[in-house]
Amino acid sequence: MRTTHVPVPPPASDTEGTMESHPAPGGHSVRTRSQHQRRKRIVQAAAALASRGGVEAMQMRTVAERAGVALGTLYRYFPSKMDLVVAVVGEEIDLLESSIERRPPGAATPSSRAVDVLMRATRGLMREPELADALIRSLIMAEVQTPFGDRMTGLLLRVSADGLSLEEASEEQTDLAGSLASVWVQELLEMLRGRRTYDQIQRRIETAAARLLADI
Amino acid sequence: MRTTHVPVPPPASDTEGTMESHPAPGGHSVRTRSQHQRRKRIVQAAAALASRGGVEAMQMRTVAERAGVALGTLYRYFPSKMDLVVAVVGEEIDLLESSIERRPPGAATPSSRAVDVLMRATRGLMREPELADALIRSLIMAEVQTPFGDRMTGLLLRVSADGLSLEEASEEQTDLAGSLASVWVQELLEMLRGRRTYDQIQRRIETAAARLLADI
DNA sequence: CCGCAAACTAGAACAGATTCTAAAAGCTGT
DNA sequence: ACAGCTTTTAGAATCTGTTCTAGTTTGCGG
Repeated sequence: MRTTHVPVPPPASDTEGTMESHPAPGGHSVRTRSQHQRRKRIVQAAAALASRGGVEAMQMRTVAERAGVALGTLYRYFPSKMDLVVAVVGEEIDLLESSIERRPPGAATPSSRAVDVLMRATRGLMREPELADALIRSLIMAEVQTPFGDRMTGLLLRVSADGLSLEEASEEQTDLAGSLASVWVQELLEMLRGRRTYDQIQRRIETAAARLLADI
Repeated sequence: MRTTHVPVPPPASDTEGTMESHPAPGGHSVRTRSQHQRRKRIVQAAAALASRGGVEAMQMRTVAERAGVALGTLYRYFPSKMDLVVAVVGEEIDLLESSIERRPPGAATPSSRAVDVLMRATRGLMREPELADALIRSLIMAEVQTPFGDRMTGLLLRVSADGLSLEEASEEQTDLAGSLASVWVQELLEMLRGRRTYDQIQRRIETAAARLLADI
């Protein structure tokens, strides 16, 4: 076994449990500033590499080198490559969320607001196809629980069901938003495989959203 | 680069293009009988190993050994581990299809017939969690186009829209069936991650199917 | 300033997928 | 039976994720 919940006491790894990403004022062993910086350097190096040649280019040795840390240290911060990818994705989602906040979808119906958000995310990802490919795939594969789906679902609920959060929503509402997120993820995958165009995705998402979020 | 459309002329690999799996009377360079048998032995060995310890246990060296072929030969038939997994999955879907044929879903509404099929598939996969895990994940990751989603979509159309095939269905019908298949795949993944129970999946699939296939 | 535990580093070691090579085996047409 | 071709084979070699080791550096309580 490998990627298993090891009880290591090292630098507080965010992106776990029920999420949280930023410098997050957790409550536990908040390490030194230099550690935060090291972590940041690592994630940046990883993202930079991934945005070039995808996951393949994001080799652990290379990341460590570019980030100026030893391989062992890299593994101390991120027990597996997947964990690193998850962290990179976290940043991307942060970006999307703040973008939504800055310019919230203004459409009239819940479903069109949801479509708006999803297509905005799609365009964002399309801008760096290599990175997108790397991230999406890796996340789907992740053994560990990734906040990806949940964050996306929460985002959808928020924009479609008038500011509802994941906790306040009814089970059915969560199910429906989650389903739409699923459809989106799969469409994204198909696009990365070269089997969908942007327009096709939009059509499918619109169709699905119209039905799933009809009376949400 | 690696898993790239290499122009190798070796044994006709099925599970490509628009699908086909069985001994299939394609039309191209059908190699000798011994090659079919070799191929079959490989896939069997792979499936056997995967149903034990998942993809991890399905190591290329081991597969080659058990199938009684050289490693090089294995790679000649299946250019990458993923391709091998795709082949194994093909067999599983065949099983599901013939099961459906033997005992077609009898429910009254299109959506409940679809739910019936999906949950039957779910149970089938749950029986061999290791294999299921290996297969689903690998398929999603596959660089190559896998017939998985399409076959599932076709199956759904067939049982829900009164025997419609992928070709005859309207674009919207295909979109809707495809979306339901997407939701199912994601739920399956969540289950494999230990985040869904059978009942939860059933509820979500029912909810999604009811809306997506309402008037199909 | 001292000493200790945790964090870090350089680099070797290991594991499994994939590739490469040289030689043996299998077929095909003559 | 033979030459010329492709397929197989055994095994070494390569590549990248991950682990391990030994030694160095850093942060901190005294």
